[in-house]
Order: sequence, then C-alpha cells, then structure tokens
Amino acid sequence: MYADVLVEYGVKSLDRSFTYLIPEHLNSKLKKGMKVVVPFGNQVINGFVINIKDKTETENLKEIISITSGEFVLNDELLELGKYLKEVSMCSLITAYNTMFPSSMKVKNIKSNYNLYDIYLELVNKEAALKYIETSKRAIKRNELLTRLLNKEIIMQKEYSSAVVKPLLEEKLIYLRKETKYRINQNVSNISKPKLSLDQEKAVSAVKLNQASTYLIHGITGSGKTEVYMSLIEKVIASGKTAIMLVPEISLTTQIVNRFYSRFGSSVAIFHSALSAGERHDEYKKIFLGEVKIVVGTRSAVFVPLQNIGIIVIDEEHSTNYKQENNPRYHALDIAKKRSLSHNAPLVLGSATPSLESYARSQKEVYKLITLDKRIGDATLPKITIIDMASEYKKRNMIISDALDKAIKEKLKKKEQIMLFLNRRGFTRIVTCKNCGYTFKCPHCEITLTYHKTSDNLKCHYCGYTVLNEEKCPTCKEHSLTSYGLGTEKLEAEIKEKYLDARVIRMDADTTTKKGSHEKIITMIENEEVDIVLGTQMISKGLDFPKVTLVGVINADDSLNIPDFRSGEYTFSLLSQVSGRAGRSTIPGEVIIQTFNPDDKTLNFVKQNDYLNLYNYEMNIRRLLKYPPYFYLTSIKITSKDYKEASTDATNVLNYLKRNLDNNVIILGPTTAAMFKINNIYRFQIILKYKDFNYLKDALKNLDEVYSTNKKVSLEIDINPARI
DNA sequence: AGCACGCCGACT
DNA sequence: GTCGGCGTGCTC
Repeated sequence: MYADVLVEYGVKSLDRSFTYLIPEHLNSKLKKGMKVVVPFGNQVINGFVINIKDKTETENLKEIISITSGEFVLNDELLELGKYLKEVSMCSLITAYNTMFPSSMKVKNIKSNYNLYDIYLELVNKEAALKYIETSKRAIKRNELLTRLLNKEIIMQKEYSSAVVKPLLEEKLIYLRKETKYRINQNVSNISKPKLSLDQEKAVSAVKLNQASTYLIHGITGSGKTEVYMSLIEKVIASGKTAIMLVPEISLTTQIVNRFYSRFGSSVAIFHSALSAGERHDEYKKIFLGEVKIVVGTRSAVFVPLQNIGIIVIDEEHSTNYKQENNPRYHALDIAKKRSLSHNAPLVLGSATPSLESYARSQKEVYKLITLDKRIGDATLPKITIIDMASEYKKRNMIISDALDKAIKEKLKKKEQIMLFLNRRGFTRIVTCKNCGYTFKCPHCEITLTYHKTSDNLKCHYCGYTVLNEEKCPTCKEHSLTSYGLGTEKLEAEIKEKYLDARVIRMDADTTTKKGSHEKIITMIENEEVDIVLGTQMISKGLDFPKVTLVGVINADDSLNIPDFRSGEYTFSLLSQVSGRAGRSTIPGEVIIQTFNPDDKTLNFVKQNDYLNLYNYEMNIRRLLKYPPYFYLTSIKITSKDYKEASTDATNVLNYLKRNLDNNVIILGPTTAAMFKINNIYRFQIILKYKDFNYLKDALKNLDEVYSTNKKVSLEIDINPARI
C-alpha cells in the first residue's frame, strides 16, 4: 500500500504530495488525515497523509517511518474543508491542514503526551481484601486503605505513599484506574433561564433548523442577542446535534463562556489561541471524542472537529477579527458557510452594526434578516450629544469639554460609573522639536513614535521599537522638544488631577499585558471599586455593566480619519458599540461625543442611532467608487528588504496583470502600502476590483507560482482584505 | 524549507 | 593550490 504525503514546509514550491511506501507494520494503522514522519531528501521530516492507495507509477519509493498524530485524525469533512481553505486563501494545502489542528498538535511540534490523568485505587475483589485484613493485622495503613475501599470510598493514588500502595498492587489486591483529567473544568450551576421577550421568541422561531440557510440578526446593543443564540443552541442540543459559537476576541470568550457553562454545564468546550498547549489539547480532545456539544471560541474555532453540527453562530459578525491577517488569510464567515452546507445546518450572524456586505445580502434576500430593535426590560438607548471641540478649544478646554465635565461631576455625585473612550494608547502622539522641526520616527517603520510616560520612553506601536526619552533634540541639540496629541496615559493623568476623589482605572494594551489582568479590571468595575474607566477599543465591546450611565468619547476624529474606504462604517460601528455601554439597566444612559467635525454625517447617524441611513449613505458612496459590496477587492502586496527590488517588481506585477486580465477587472496602483516600511521591509500595493473572482483566479495563481521561488521579493495576496 | 552540487574569487 | 561565496535544482 502507498500513501500520498504532504511535507511540513508550507512553501508554494512544495505544495504537492509525495508518494511513500507503507511498511507492513503500519499497514492496518495508517489512515488519511494522520501525521507521519518521512525521509525527505537526506533529512527526516514531518508529513501529513492525504490519501492511501494500492497502486502507484512512481519508482524508488521511500518508506514512511512512523505515525505521530497520536489520538487525533482529520475526518473526511475537514480534509475537504482544507482544500476549500486552500482555494479561498491561496495558501498551500499543508498550511491549510496545519491551521485546522490545535497548535500543540501542529505538524511541526510533536510532544509525546499532553494527557493528564487522575489515578484512583480500586479493589480487585472483596474476599481477598477481607482475608488480607484478617491475616496482616500489623499493616495498619494498608488495612485502613482496604477498609475504606470496602466501604466504597473513592481514593486517589496520591493519598497514600507508594510504600503502602505498591505491595497491595503486587499482590493483586488492588489496581489503578486512570481517568483523563482536563485542565479546564466548568462549574455547573444551573441558572434559571430568563424568559424571552416576544421579539426574542420571534427571532428564535424564525431560524429553521436542519437547513443550510444564513440568517442575519440585526439587534441593537442590549437587545438580548446572546439569549437568542442560547435558546437556538438549546433547541439544537435537544435534537441531538452540536453547535459552534464564534465571538470576535479572546476577552469576550471568557464572558460568554461563563454564561454557557451555567446554562449548558459540562457540554461546553472553549477554544481560542490564548489557551496553553495543554489546555488546547484537552479541549480539542473533548471535542474530538464527542464529549462536548457546544464549542465557544474565536476565529480558529470554526475548524473544530465537531460532528453532526446543528448550528453555527457568529456574534458581532462585522468584526474584522474574523479575517485572519496573515497566511492563510481566511474569513471565518466563508469557512462557516461551507460547514453550514456540509452539515445542512443554519448559520446565524448577529450584530448591532452589520457589515455592509452582510446587510446588503440580507436586502437581496441571500440572508434572512431578523430585526431586534428594542432593548431588553425597561432599558432605553442612551441620549447622545455631539460637542464641537473647536469652540471648546477657544475656551481653553483641550481635553474635556464643559458639557462632559458637568456630566462627569454629576455622575460622580450620584455614585454612578463613567466610561471614557480614547482610541490611542500612550501619553502623547508626536514628539517634535520646536526649533528645527525634527520629529521622532521609528527607523524600521517610518512611523512617528509615541511617548509613554510610565516607562519614560518613545515606542513604535507597529514593531515595538523603543528609545529612551531625550532632553535635547538629537539634531539641533536645543532643549525645545514638545509633544502633541493625546493618548490614554495622558488622559488618565489629566482625569486624576481634575477629579481628585474619583477612583480611576485605565484599560488598554499596556495595562492588560499580564495574564488575568483583563479579568481583574472587569471584576473591579463590576464590584464598583472604580468610578471612571478609561481606555481604548478594549472597553467598547460586549462589556455589560449596569452602573455605567455616562460614556464620553474624547476624540471621535481618530477613526474617521483613517485612510480606508471603510472608515465611516468602522467609526459608526465603534461609536455605536461604545455608546451601547451606557444605560444598560433601569437608569437611562448618556453619551457625549467630542469632535472637530460636528457636522460629519457618520457621527450624526451615530447620534440618531440610525443604522439604516448610514447604510444607504455608505452604499451610495460604495456604488459610485466601485467598492464592496458592489465590487470585490483583492490586495496584492509586493514586499522586499530592498527598496529598488520591491519597486521594480511592483511594476512587473502590474504589467503582468495588465496583460493577463481583461477589462472586467479594475487595476489600481502600484502605490506604497498604508504602512510602507514596517520592520525594515518595504511594501507596495496593487488593488484589484472585480465582480467575479473567476476573472483573476488563474492570473493570480500564476503570479503566486512565479514568486514562490523568488527569494528577494515576496507577494502577499489578500482576497477580500478587511483593511486596505 | 533545507541541502547538495557547482562554478568563480582571495587567502592560510 | 584550497576555502567559501551563494546561484540553481531537487526532494517520493
């Protein structure tokens, strides 16, 4: 028998299988979907079996050395899914299969055994034990052990020393029973499930099970989408099937998974990239063995080997986190759709601010639209005010406007909580010299450095490059450095100074680096140990604190000004999410948005909480400028350490595309990419706009093939990029 | 990806 | 004379 094997290198030049002879002793054991060790050239490497056959043309075959996949095997559905992943993301097949395994099991690193056990002592038979106790009265400990076992007590091996246990084992009076021990264990505490509102009931019954349709739940913040997901999943579980629930980021899995644990107990597994290798192995094992029915996780959880899937839910479906930014550049939504089809199961997308693509599909009835437009209980949407910072500047209010100041003082007096949102970490943004105009920039990325006061240094937020803060300007040696811009660190200092009695906490990438610090801050807010929470996007999503009644957006302009055609959509979504943190229970909430563009359309749609008009307004622009959802995009980045090489090859790629694509495809560029120089690598970009991917599929494949052997210049092809 | 093979330049 | 630079080609 022979096996077709993919080798472990995820490079394009090796993206094909090699045939090996299966040695006699592996003949019955080896199956496709398993990992193996094979000789390759004059090295010994890892491989992955994709096919087993009894005939071959190839001569001089080498033999497979051993099987290394241990307990896990990819099933037929997942083997097919891998081919699909390769197709939609243009990665090599082995890269596709690698991303589908938990990384502890990736072909590259094989650790012999991740399994953990609890070991219990068990009696072989009663009579022998009784006889032993009778005849060896002096063995006090051993007799005690046997007596306890006779009384049906559960005893773990580690309760007794080996001096006690070993002789009993040798005399075959007792034996060891191993029970798999999982690192993550749920505490099952059945909370009574809340009664659904009429709207929620309707939403639940609108979703038809056992049918591969896609639904879009457009539900405003606080409208109880999670409860709808849980009811649907409950129905699915009751019918004997399983469910995948995707959330956009790891910090949200912890929150959601706790709700799932208390509702569904031990039938829930958690799956995301921040689990330790051992934890991931355990969760994967539970899923693989069918011990759990529900998997809650981030993007990568869309590949879990659940069988008999009855529903897939993608919460916050607009989140760009569902698109992987590096190889393989897949979107969890595409994978979920594929799996929904193979399992004949509904796919449910939910968001308060759906992506334009998804909403457009719901308008064309490709997706079935379900709307939830009321908050749960007596909660109402917060009142939103827009403040013009230009006139505040004239009053010398550089950071906090009069209106926000008044509101903060009022809430502090009432002992309610306040959230301040500023989407920029660090202290100040730019440090320049007033004398000669010198600006500190990252030597590797050409990005202005951000000053961090706590560590008194300047950091590049792209590559992490750090220099000590200087007193003098490095070029003109004058003491005339000043800084502009505002980051969360400076905001924190300002707030602490301004509201002396308030308890303030900052939540951003710099204060949540340690494991568990994120949860700690959340607990502090929940226990009302803080009055003012300030932070970046981290505070915008999913958090549900009933005592928060005021949200202040310090500077709404940052996200409006990012150079991406989606900046309006992105700003609307972000600010709606942030605003949604206010007034989630009985006390009405209030939101104050500070900006230099008070007349901006997007901000006024946020103020009116008007998704539909944002949608219409944006769609008009997208249609005129030929952007998604009217056209699809593919971005091709031409990157190299050598500026000249990158530049000339960018032109070469352009010429190739011009020659090989018909005029159905619009070619833009090459331009320097948004982040032109990152980590000393220069990046040029070409954008393609088209209606049908088939117009460019072959040309892209050829390009990719040609550059697979180029060591100086590489191509990054991103189909449907989340950002350009 | 990694490694051998091979063909040119400057050194104990 | 030889050591070593990295361009090219191949791996069941």
